[in-house]
Amino acid sequence: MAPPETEHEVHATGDLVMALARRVRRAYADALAEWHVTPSQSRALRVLSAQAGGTRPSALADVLRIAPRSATEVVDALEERGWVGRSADPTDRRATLITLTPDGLDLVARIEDVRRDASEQVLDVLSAEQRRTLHGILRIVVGEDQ
Amino acid sequence: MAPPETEHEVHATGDLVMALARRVRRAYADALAEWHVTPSQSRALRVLSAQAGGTRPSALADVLRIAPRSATEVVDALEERGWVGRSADPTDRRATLITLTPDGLDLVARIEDVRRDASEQVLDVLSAEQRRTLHGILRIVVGEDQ
DNA sequence: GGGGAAAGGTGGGGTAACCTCACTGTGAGG
DNA sequence: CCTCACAGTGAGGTTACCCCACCTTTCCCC
Repeated sequence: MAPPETEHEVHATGDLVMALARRVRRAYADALAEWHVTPSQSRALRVLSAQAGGTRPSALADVLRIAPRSATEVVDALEERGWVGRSADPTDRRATLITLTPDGLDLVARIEDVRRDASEQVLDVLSAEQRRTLHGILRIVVGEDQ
Repeated sequence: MAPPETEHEVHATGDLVMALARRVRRAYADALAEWHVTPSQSRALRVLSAQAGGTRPSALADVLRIAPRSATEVVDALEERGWVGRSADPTDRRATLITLTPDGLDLVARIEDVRRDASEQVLDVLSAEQRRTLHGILRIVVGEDQ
């Protein structure tokens, strides 16, 4: 069913995905650098804003797929900038809850704009239909987790 | 022409690209770890194998989009493993030419296999036609450079 | 209800892969 | 021949991770 060149095609597709991701990442990073937000910080902020009402460092680590110890560092940095705060979890005194400050919420909104612009800039060589197709196929590939 | 939700779609597409790339990268890295080759080293080896007959560190840096100083380090690591060698450029005594050793060539071949397998593993939820479509669209987006 | 075992967070210390800056040796144009 | 640019690299810094050890709190089981 698959033509003989399929293997070569698959290989190159992986490369293309990487190349595109590199480009998107570069566009994000350039835009975020204006606010002195590192990519790692912006990822954490997005996760925190997606979860209503306090996130534990371990949960953050889980979503970001980093070690809990690394989550501590990211939160430290965000706290130092005044974008998040730590408070005790009332239901478990071992745990800490991270919440976005008003400044943090503000920043998240601006970051979302930047991200949207960056994506658009990279993808705007495509027609609306091609974008929809790409989106659909990517959803299938990425689909299974969360 | 574009529906109102287009902006949201574009945004999410950027995320999907990143998610997919992360997955492909993870699959590569896991596979390469077996041979104790880091992703950065494998990228360099690929570039070196693509250029016939000796590559300058500065040219390598250019293709990898890293600083020349960083190329030195990558080459150091590859040389230490016996995968590449340095020789003087006969046409310019300032310059150095990096060439793959037989061991290096061997490794590159095995890495290519690993990469192909990793891509396939990630993309094999798609039908042959979907893969072709994805490949085509990605080529359009990535298209212009090199 | 007391005594581990396990879980939550973090200090200490380490690494990979980048970076900039400064330096040396070489080439090339006026 | 003199300056200026370029090739490569030593020194030292940064970012974003890691693991191990540690302390506190909670859970579970007998």
